[in-house]
Amino acid sequence: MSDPTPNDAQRRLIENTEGAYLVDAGPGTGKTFAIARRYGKIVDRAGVEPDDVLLATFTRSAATEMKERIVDRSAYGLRELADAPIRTFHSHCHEVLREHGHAAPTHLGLDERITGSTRVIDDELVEAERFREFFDGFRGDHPEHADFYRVLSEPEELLDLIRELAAKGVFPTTDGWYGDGESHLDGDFDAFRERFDAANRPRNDGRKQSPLREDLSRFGRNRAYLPDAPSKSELRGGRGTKRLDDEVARRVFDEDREGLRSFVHDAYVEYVRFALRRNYLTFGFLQLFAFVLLREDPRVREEAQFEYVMVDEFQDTSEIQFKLALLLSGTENFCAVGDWKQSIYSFQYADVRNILDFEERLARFAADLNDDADRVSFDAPDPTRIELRENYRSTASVIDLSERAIETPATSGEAVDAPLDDVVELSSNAAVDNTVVEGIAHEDEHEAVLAKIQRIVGDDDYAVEGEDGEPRPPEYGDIAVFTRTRDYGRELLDVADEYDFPVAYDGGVELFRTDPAKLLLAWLRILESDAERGWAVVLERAGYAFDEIDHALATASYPDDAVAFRDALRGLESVGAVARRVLDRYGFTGDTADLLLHTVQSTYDATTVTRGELIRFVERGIEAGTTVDRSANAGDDAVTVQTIHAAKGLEYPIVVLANMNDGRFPPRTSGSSVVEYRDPVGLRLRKRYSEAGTHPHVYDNWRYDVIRRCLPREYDEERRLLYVAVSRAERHVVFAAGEEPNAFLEALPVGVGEIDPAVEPFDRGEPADAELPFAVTTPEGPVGHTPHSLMDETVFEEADERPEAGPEPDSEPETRGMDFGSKVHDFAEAYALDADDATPSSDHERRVAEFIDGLPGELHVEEPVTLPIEVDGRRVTVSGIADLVHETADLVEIVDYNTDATRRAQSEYRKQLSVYYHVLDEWFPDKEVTASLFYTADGTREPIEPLEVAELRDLVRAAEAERD
DNA sequence: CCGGGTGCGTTTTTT
DNA sequence: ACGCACCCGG
Repeated sequence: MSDPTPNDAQRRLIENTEGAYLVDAGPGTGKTFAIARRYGKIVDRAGVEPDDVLLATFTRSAATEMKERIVDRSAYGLRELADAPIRTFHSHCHEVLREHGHAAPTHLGLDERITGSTRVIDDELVEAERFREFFDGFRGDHPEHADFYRVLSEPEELLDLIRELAAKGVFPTTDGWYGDGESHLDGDFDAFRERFDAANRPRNDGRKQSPLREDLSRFGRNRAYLPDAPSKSELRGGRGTKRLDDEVARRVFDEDREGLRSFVHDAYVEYVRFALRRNYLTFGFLQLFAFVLLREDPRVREEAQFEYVMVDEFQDTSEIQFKLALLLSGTENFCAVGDWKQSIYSFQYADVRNILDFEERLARFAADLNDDADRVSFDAPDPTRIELRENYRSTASVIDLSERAIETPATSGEAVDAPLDDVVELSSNAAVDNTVVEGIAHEDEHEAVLAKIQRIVGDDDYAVEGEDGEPRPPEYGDIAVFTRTRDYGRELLDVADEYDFPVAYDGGVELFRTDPAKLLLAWLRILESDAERGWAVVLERAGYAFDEIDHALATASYPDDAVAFRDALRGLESVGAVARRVLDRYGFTGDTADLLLHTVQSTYDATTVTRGELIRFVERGIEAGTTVDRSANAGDDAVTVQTIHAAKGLEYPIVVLANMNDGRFPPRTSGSSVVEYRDPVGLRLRKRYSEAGTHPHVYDNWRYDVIRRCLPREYDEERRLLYVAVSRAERHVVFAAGEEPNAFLEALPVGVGEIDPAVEPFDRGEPADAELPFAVTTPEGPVGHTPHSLMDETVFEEADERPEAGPEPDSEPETRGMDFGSKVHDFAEAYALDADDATPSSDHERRVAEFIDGLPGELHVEEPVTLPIEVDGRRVTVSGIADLVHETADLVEIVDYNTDATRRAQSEYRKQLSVYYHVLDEWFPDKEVTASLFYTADGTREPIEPLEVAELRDLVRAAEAERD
């Protein structure tokens, strides 16, 4: 926590609001505090409003946090800042397009328009689906690019390239490329030659061959090059040669890429058109169109420009975002705050050079933007550097460790050089430095980590700072385990579960590789074609032996109950209902099943998607290992497990950096895609290509085999990852490895000790809950609503303020209102789930208990429900939790509890119940579905006549009008 | 010391 | 497929 009095450097940042600044803000230096103060200072000035200041962040949560901090530091309240431009680049671009974007596509020569109903696809799965659909059509319409279809194994490789080009500011127009995009695609030979020469210098005073020649020792192995390719010895020279001939650089760089460029251009521009016609934009296209619009339209630019622009986490900006920030600056009051050492998002197109070469890029980008018009006011920018050097988070020992980490070789023999001169040394503010830094290694790594944590907890040697500033022994909640990979985190979680160890996992889960997803896929395949692949899974799950399964498949004779179930599924109209039934059959009622249903329903309109589409969706999900987010329960005294990426921006008293194993910090393999855009060599086909007609086979690209060996090999981001991990720690750092510690751990001043991996199992008093140790964050649909957003909440607020009419003999002094209502709901849930465990504590609760006891049939409690509705050609979803559903042989009733004695809320509850009614009606086509309200004040239950879908549609429209 | 051959292990996630 | 460590022969 920062001291409320800023230090000198912070004060310089806060008080100097005019002009351009680059702020080097290392971990724990009170960056957010200083930015909030600076913002407050600017807007508290007469004549300056929040609308005059753009504060760009990278995540929505960072924007929210920033607003909260600003409220503490300025005359403005949260309400006044609600619509202030403190937001992510993406949401700001969305805003600009919403206001001025209608005709933005015309600047690329496109006739399509961005309309008020153009949606932003924020789900990668959905975008990939759409792209596939686009590409199928494109392929059919453009036979002239057939060679390249053969090259791509997945359409997504092309989508990746398009995303990258958009992030770098390379856009297509209908008849070419926007601005100087084409020169970027060609590449820069002089810059390439520099790299070629650097890689081609012999070593050891000419006694040893150049690294480039050495790298090419496997040139041509297992490859078939086109006939124009040189032989290995032709390329490298004979034995004893120390370097490649200089001419190779030219020969390799000059390659006919006309066909490739025209393929990428056509696909790119047609995809943009496809998206506009389908009325959607991707994250990348938001920035693309905002940039083009701001660059081309002086009127819009003038209206959209700010007096002050601040960008947080500048090390995470992409090239296009840097340029957007400049275009949005109406003055030179531009402030970039970041830390190059924490740039770990290159895969998300973050370009660390934005901050490392800030001055050069600022001047160059500004000049580019002003090349043919006066667009931005950075004439001769001379930004001032401010360095925040005081660290309020960590002890001196931890800071020292992190600074060593940023200069530690990632592999043995790696020479670490620039830009390490730029490490701004931090000083610690911690009073006591009792830091322990140690390493542990054991082949049972997961157990060793847990055992170590168990020993740390309560041990005074690892004391942390208590609320009162005094040292206290550590608790589980003080400790975070960081891993490089999700997989490792999941493994650790599994082992922890065996011991009932208190851990919480934050991150993504490979949803489609879970049992519920696999069984759903199996039944869909059975429905579609009685597929053996489906039956085999179902029979195996049912416990049949392999030879029995073989026999069943061979004779197509299946168990009666399974056949009956299949026939019942066939009677269902929507795949949403099928999914529901399949999950019910296997008792998959937990978080994973819910997550699966939500994912299916928010990706597709579950009432209209075909089985075939859903089958392909799940298959691809399995193949790609698609992940869906899951978040940890807050509040428990539990160890946090997360990836280093997820931990960025957080801090913990004690950090365990696990998985420091040999080979676990591997170098990034250069690009995963076949078609690459790389600095400085432009657009290239990375490997295979074929020649039209004359050469039907697929060949390797020999030129690129040479080129890629001249491109820089980046370990830098690995090192930065290590830096980020260590610098999260306030007090203590423990490294953990399996048998073989990696180069980082060996090179750091850390003693690695043996450890006994015996973990003491936890006795939690009661049997482990069947529920998973994390909560599910419900993904919203393309446009998400809740039943509550359709309701008029003021009715309830009035009810809350009204005192209860009659005396309640046995309840506590009446504190009615939301708390009371949700308490009754909570009780009802607990009681319906496990009647033994919940005791009613008021008359309302007693009546609920009695009611639940008297219900016939099967109870479904807190059921997640999603209703897709088409509104004005858009698909929106209304998702909520139904309190209680009870199901008998021929009846299904949905019940909501109403604690409001006066019944004034009835019409509002009717809206909510109607949403649930329509979903259940779909789920249970063979049963009569009804909806009722249970009045907890008198124990009566009244049936509710559900609203028609058309009426719900009107409510959605009204809610959206309200929201805007 | 140098160069060539072989064997091993092999992602991260936000808008 | 690919970068790297390691081994071996000159």
